[in-house]
Amino acid sequence: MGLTRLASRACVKCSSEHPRGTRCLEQGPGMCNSLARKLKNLGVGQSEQVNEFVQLVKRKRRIRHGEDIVKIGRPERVLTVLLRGVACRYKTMENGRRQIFTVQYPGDFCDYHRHFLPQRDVAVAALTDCVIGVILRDEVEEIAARHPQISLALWRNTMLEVSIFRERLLSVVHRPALERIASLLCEHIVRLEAIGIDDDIIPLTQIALADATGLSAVHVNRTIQDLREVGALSKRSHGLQVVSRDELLRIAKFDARYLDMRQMSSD
Amino acid sequence: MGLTRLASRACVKCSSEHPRGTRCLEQGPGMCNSLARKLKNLGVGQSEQVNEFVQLVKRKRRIRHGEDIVKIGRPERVLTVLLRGVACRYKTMENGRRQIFTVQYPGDFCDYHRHFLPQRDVAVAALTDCVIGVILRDEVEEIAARHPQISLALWRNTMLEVSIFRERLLSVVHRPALERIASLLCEHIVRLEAIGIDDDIIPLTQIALADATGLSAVHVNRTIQDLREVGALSKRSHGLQVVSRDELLRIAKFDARYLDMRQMSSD
DNA sequence: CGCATCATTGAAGCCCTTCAAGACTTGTGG
DNA sequence: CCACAAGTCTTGAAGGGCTTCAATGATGCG
Repeated sequence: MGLTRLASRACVKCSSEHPRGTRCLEQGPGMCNSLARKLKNLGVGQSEQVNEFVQLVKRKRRIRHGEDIVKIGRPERVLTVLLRGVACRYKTMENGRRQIFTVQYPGDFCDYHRHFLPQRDVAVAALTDCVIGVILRDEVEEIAARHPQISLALWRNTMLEVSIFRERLLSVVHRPALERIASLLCEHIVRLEAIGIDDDIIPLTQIALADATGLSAVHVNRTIQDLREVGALSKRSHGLQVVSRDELLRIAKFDARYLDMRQMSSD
Repeated sequence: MGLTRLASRACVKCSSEHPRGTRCLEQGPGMCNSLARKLKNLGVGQSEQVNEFVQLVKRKRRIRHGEDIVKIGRPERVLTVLLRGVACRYKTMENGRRQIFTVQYPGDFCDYHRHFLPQRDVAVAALTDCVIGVILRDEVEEIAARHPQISLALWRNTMLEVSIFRERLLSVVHRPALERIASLLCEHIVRLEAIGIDDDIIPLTQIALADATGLSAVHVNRTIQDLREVGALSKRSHGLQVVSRDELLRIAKFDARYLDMRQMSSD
């Protein structure tokens, strides 16, 4: 998954920091695979349109674990795409607590939520070392105007987000901690699979899990231990390793339909 | 506000039920004012486009308080607009509890959430007697394809929804009951004002408020009494009457920016 | 005037939070 | 390579906000 942190240092060629032994960002072809897959999932059928969109990614940047990809404040006129790593959209409350709204994986748009709305209090942070691609917003608008399918795909993406939010709201209000955490883990298993990552490690810390589920870190810890006890997660500390996917699905009463884009506009 | 329930009976002319003394639906011109205003708020600048959209509303229907406007199950190929009354998008859980996702006022789209996504478990109910307008989905798609501004407006509408959901999530997770209920009341005051309803009555029952905030009806009741105690709401039972709007805003620490569409795409 | 819905009140209890302290892991610098 | 620092995980105990249950009062509509 490439989620482990590696020593980084400034590269002579591309003048940006990246892990030793990896190529410069500029030279990395295929880095936008995840973006292409995302667009296809959103219903952009023609490869030419997908490619045209991918070509818009001209600038790439590495972000170190823990740093902000998108800061609060005045929005820039760019659209940021996560190409590698894990990030989260979050807001820090007055009392210092953090709410994670969504966790983002390669292919996800980081800051399109600010495309029209004045939500300047929401930031995006890198949960692991990340690589992002930057697209000028004007170019997005231009290509969307030319290709209705791309415009539609962006709308679909927003709808999917509504869907995920709705599920999160249900979870927070109606489900007790065990079911709630199991639900979130299930969502992540499915989403990781959807982008071709078939690992049994969920790349989240217990603290991130707490901020995402609205539980305290202490209670998340105790609940994780319950999930280990029943054999859903591995007993090893530090890290979330799924042992029994079925057990998790059962506990969460998980129904993945709210994530399913294939059924879109097929009624 | 016309939210009070009136005696209704089948009308000879239009063969649909509607309150005594009101005109037949077919004859009501101006009934789509709220829809027109909504479209303008969403950024459709040209009146011709607004009118063209409004013309698509050919069929109208009255829904009695308590009945479903949109039922769960197979979606129909229509887009429903609320023209009069108050409705809510909701889901009934396995345990019988109800979660209200959004409350809808005149001008709001009822079921566009099913436009692409397979969310067949979410229904829309009339919280008061309502009048809805029905538009064929094909015609929506057709007009959206012709006018990018309308397509954009629909996308904006979805974004606004994300914004409201995000705020609701924050509320449910981080705010105690008093602040949470005050927040919701503030949101509704602002939204009602935005569509020209400048009343001090919030058209929700305590039970609806409970389902929308994720609190028990009992606790909502006790909290409402606290709000009456501090002079934010009137002391009369049955009904929510705002006495001190400022006090409510203060308690809720309310910041209406998340509802503000005027700032959209103005950065 | 009676029924249905909504509002109110009291009591018991639980899920989760907060506080606080210690154990473990990871990465960094000497 | 080791030691220290920082972050994460773990554990215990005390307490509080909210839920549930259950019963009664109020309101409005037919």
